[in-house]
Amino acid sequence: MTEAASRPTLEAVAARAGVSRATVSRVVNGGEGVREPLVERVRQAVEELGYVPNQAARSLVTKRHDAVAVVIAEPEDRVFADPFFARQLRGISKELTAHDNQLVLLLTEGRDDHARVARYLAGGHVDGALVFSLHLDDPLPGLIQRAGVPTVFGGRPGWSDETLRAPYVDSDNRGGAREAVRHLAGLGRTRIAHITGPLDQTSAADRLDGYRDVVGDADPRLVVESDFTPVGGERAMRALLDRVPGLDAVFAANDLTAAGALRVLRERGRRVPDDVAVIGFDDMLPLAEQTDPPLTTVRQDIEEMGRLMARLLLHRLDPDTPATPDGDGAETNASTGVVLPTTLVRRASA
Amino acid sequence: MTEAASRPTLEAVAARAGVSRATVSRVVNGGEGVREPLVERVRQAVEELGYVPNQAARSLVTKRHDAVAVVIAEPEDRVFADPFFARQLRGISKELTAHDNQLVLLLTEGRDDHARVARYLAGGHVDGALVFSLHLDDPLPGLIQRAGVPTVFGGRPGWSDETLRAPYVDSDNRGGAREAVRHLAGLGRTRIAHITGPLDQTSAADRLDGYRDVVGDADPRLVVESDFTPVGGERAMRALLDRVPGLDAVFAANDLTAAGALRVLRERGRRVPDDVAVIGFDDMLPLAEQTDPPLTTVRQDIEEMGRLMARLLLHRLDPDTPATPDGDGAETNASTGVVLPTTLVRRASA
DNA sequence: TTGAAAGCGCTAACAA
DNA sequence: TTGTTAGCGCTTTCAA
Repeated sequence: MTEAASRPTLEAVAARAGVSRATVSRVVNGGEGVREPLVERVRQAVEELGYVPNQAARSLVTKRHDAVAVVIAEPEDRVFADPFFARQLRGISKELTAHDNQLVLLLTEGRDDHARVARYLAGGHVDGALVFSLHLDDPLPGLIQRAGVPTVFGGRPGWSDETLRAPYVDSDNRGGAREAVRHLAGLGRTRIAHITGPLDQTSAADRLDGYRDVVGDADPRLVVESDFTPVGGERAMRALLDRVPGLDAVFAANDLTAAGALRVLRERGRRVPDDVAVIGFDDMLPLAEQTDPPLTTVRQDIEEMGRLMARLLLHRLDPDTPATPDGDGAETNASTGVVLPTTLVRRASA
Repeated sequence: MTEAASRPTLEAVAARAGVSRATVSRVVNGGEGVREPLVERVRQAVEELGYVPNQAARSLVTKRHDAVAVVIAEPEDRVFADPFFARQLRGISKELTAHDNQLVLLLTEGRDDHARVARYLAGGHVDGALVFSLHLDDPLPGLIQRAGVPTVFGGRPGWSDETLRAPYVDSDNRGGAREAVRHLAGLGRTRIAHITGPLDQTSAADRLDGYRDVVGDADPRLVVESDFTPVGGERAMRALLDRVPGLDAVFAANDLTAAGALRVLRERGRRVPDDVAVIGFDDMLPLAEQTDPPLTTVRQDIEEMGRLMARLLLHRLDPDTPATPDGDGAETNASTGVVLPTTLVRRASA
């Protein structure tokens, strides 16, 4: 129904080359310990027959799949409004491809899918998993750990449970936030507000911590919790302006939020950056370049995060694979987490 | 190295339930023709042992993988600047999941990867493929067809070669463009310009055709080829304004381009929509809502496209699966193409 | 260095 | 309705 003419087997290649199946197998898998003339003959036969190994048969005996699952939990609209995952996927894909691994994508829509994913992973279909989970209370990571599949997480996991210590890759959310707020302070701003993301996400919580690292225990009215959306940003900005009319800077937890804030500031007649300086986070393009004025923001190297996650996982699966690239500035501790540096991108808003 | 304690096999379950492997197999695969008490006993054993079938062993004999490859050719930055693929993937994933199929993601970076993808598909690792290819001259689709894997394309394939007739899913680019331009004409605009996309992509070519369907052979200076980017849109808009200062409407081939055009219009002191009405294509959010003024545009149901692609493919793989949903307005001809309707979303720019 | 042979865990005739 | 058995295509001891 699905496969037309059956493909040639090892047997066929062996017959054609006049050798045993074992010899063909050796050649196909690297040719160690086979004399040159034979290698050549086998290669030729493989070529002529267009032989491609049957992965199922191979997996059956090796118990290896050369496949890795990428689990993206709850891809709400918010998630897809931003090319974040696409970029990570690209990084992951590049690294996996370079090491001949396949990428099995598992998207979950709410809790119903969790059992399905857990079962799949427990089923030993893949050698490992790369997991993105956004919320603190997400049960999926726990399920996955229990499934016993080697896993690397994307983003610092939020659980407090020490037994669930797991390797992860994240950007330096706290450091990036710190740099942004310091920049604002360096501009002479003294009443710096912060619009947070949903604080049940570690990225949002870490950015808030970075903000606090710099401003200390500033006026609590300068911090408003929001939700990473433009509309949320507008609402938060209005609240801030009502509470602290004299504020002179805003650090928004992401660019979408910053865009909303910018609109409200314009609507209220504040000039940016003259009256109020604004900094976002993500360097989400094209948005960040196209706000009015163009947004100063904290850039994270999303693709590299993906690449690194894959690299870490492959290293766990096969220690011959190098765990990290040669000195790219990442703070590395492969058994727990790897934190990638961020950079402040200066445009016109601050 | 990757799997710790070996998982229970059919054999083990059979022993525990006191039946033969065949019986367990039957129960696991639906339980047809097995008497109730036995079914129950087997279920129990499966439960107690935590048995999960070994997919490799199963594939080896069934020649089925219950897996579908999704091939995304050349994901340039442009592609990831927009949540298009993420949305399609979600639609595909939902449909595949509903039919217990896995999604193997194959991203290609340039030509080097084509051979790799072709080999993978030819290798019979998956039952079918869903392929996105953007450019007319892309050799990948040809390679894939030759690999003999059942395939459904995303977007109307651009090749003229009739032998490569293949099923595809696309939005009604031409019809959507027609509706947009008609809307502009209905507003009383008489000098309607069009900023095209890269014309080696069928979506761009089709939108241009739709424009021509309405304006006929209007002043050729009103059409400028661009590249789907904001910067390209700016450049195109400047050229248009220089050539035809009196134009009173612009239909941009996508929202990114429209955003660029909007900026140039503002910079040149034209009021939108009073002096010049502008319509985009895609309804890319949040961009389309956040331009100034918010963009009137043509929306396509991206997620549904993905879902439909998967449905079509699954139907080819197993005719029991319904090919199309019950009357959702799609123009259906499953052996060639399915074209999904678009809708005009009115905001403030036209 | 090469080959023979024993499975990997499962499904699908076929027989009982 | 249930069990027996013969492979699916490959890797991997073990002997030669």
